[in-house]
Amino acid sequence: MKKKFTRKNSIQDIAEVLQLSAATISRVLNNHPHVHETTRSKVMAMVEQVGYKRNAMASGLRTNKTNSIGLIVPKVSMYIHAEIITIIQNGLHTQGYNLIICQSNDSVEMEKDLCQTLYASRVDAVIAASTLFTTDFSHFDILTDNNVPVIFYDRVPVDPYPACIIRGDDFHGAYLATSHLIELGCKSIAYISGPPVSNIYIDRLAGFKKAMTQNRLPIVKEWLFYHELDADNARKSLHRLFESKPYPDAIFAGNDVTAIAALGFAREKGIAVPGELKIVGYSNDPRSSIVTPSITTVDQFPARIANQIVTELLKILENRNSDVDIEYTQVTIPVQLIRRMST
Amino acid sequence: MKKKFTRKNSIQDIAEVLQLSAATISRVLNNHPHVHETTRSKVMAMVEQVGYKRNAMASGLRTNKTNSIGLIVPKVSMYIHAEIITIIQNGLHTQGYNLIICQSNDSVEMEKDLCQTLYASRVDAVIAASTLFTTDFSHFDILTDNNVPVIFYDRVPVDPYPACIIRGDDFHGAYLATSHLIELGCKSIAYISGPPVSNIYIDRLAGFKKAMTQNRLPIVKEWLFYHELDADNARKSLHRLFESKPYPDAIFAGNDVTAIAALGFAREKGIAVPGELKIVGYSNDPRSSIVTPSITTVDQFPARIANQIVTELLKILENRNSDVDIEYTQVTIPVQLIRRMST
DNA sequence: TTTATTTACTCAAACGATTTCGGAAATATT
DNA sequence: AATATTTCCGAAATCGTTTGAGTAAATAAA
Repeated sequence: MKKKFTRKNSIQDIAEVLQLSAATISRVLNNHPHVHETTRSKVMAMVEQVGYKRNAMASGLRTNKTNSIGLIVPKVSMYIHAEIITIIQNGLHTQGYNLIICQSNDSVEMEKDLCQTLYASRVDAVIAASTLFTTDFSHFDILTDNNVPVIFYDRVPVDPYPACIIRGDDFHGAYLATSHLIELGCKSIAYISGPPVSNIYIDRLAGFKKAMTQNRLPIVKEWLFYHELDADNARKSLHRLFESKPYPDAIFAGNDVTAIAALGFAREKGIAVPGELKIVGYSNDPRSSIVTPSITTVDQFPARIANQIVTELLKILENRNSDVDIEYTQVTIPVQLIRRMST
Repeated sequence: MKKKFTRKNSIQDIAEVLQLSAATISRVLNNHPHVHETTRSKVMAMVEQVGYKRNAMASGLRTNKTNSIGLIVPKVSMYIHAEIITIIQNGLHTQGYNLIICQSNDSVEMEKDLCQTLYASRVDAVIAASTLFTTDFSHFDILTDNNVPVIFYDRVPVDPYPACIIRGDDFHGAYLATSHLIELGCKSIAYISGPPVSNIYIDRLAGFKKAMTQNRLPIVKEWLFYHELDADNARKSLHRLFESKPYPDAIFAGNDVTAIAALGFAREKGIAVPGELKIVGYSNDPRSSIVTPSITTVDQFPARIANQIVTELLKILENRNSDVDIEYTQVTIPVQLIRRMST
C-alpha cells in the first residue's frame, strides 16, 4: 500500500501549502527578481522538502525550449562517435543542456524515425552523423523547416544543405595514407573501403586515387572493394583479393576494423606483415594499437571535432532568437598519419 | 527571408483549415472510433500535406505518458553496453517506444543529474547500469518514489532496492575462470579487478576466492589489485606485480582491457604467454580475440541480458495502470568460459 | 408518429509551468 | 500631506493535446 505517495509534484501543490500563487513559485524557481527574500527561502525550503522537480513537458510547452539536444549516430560503439559523445555531453552539460543520444544503427529507416521523434520532442537542436547509406537527406527537412538547427559531422550531406557541417579531411587522410605506402615502395595497392556514397568514402577514394595517379601507379579495378566495413565483409574481400596471384603488396583499408581483419587474414595465410604486405587503416581506433603488428592509421582527432561541434552549437543557440541570420558554417578538421609497425 | 515558414504545426491550425474542431483531429490521429470515414481521410490528407507532427510535450503533459524510456549507462563504448543498447532500442522501437540513451561516464554526480533530468522529462521507465562507484542508490529514489519503474542491469544495487534487477552471474564467471587456471596447473594467481564496491566486482572477487580456497591455494594480498579497469591503471599494477620475484604464473583480470594490457606488458618484458604466464579476461569483448595470443575470457551473453530487459520492461509497462502489484523480478543470466590461446 | 439508439461531431476543461498585466502595499519624492 | 515610485505578489491567459460531457442529426425500434 505504499502506492499512495504524497502527490506534491506540481508548482500548484507547493503554492497551496504555502498559501502563495503558482506564479510566485515559478518566479522563485527561475530566479526572477522582485520576490521577497523571505518568501524565496520559504519556497526553496518547501521545494527541497517535497523533492519537487520541474515538469519539463509543461515548461517546454510554455517556453518553447527544451534545453535538450538530440544526437544521432550510426553506432555508439564506433570509436570516433563514442569519443565525440563523451565530449559533447560534458560540454553541453556545463551549459545546462542535456544530450539525447540516439543510434540509427546505420539504418536509413531508423534515422528517419529518429528525426521525427526528435522533432516531436522539440529538441532545441540536432547533431547528426548520418547513415552510410543516406544520400537523400530530406528526412532532416522536418527539423530545418521548423527552425531546429542541425549540425552534421563526419558523415555529412554531399549536396548543399541548410545545416552546419563539421568534417574530417578524409581526402587528405587517404592521400597521406596512400602516399605513405608508395613512399615505402609499394606499387600494387588494394583499396578496401565503404561504398562511395557517403562523403567520407567518396573523399577517401578520391584521395587514394589522387596519390596513385600522381605517382603514375595503376588503379586496378579488381583491387577496389566497396562494402560495409565489418570483419565479415572484409574477409570476403580478402579472400577474393588473394584468390590468385599477383598479390598486392599493400592494403589501404577504410577503417581499422578492416585493417585488423586484413592482419588476421595475412597471419592465417602466412603472409608477412609488413614484409610482404603493408597495411594502413583509418580512424586511429585504439584497437589498431593493440594488435601485432600495430597498425598504421589516420587520426581524425575526434576531440577536436567534438569541441568544434560544441562551439558552433552554443553559438547557434545563443543567436537563437536574435535576428542574426544563421550562418551554415563548414569546418574541416585536419588529420594526421600515425605510423606504426604494419608499414 | 525563408524564415517565414507556414506555421501549420498545431492541431488547431489543421482544424481551422478544415473547418473542424481540434478534438476531431486528435481523434483521427489517435484512431478513435466514431469519426466518419470521409473526415478521417480528409484530415489525414491535410496532416500529410502540411507535414504535421504531434507535439510530444503537449501530448505527454495531457496523457502523462511519453512513450520514451531512459537508459543510463556508464560508457556507451563499453562492449556489453553497446550490445545491449542496440538490442533494447530495436526491441522498444517495434513497440512504439523510443530510447533516450544517457552516459554517466562513470561519474556519480552525472548519474544523479541524469536521474533528475529523466524524471523531469517524465520518461515512462528507466533502465540503468550504475557507475562503478555508486554504492548509495538513493538518487534513483526520485524515480521509484514517483512511480517510474526502474530496471537495473549488470551493475545493480547491492542492498534491497525497489527495482527489477537483471545481472550476469559474476560469481560463477570468476569461479569458472579461476578454476580453469588452477586446472591448468597455476598455483600463484594474481587478481586485477575493479574496486569491490560495485556488485560485479564484489561477486567476481568472491568467485575468485572461492576457487582458490577450494583448491587450497593461498590468496596473496600483494597480488590483489582494485582500481578502475583502464589500460593505464592496469600497467601500474603490472609494474608493481613484476617488481620482484616470485612472479605469478597467471593473472585473472576483471575485464578484457586489463587482460590485453597484461598481454602487452608480458610481451615487453619477454614473458611468454601462455608459457610462463596465463591470462584470463572478462566480458568476451571482441578485442580479446584480435590480439595475439587471443585471450581466454568469460562471455556474459549481453544479448540475453538485453532481451530479458525488454521482456521485463514491456511486462511492467503493460501492467502500468492496472492494480497488479509491481513485482521486482531478479534474474541472473548464466555465463560461459571462452577458452583461447592465452591459457 | 413517437421514442430510443447510434453516429459524428463540438465545447470546454484539463495537464503544469510561464508570463503579462495590474493591484496593493511599502517606500520615496515633492 | 499628497503624489510618485518601487517592491511584491496574484489573476488569468497561454502553450498544444486529450477527453468527458453534451448536442444535433440520422437511423432504428416501438
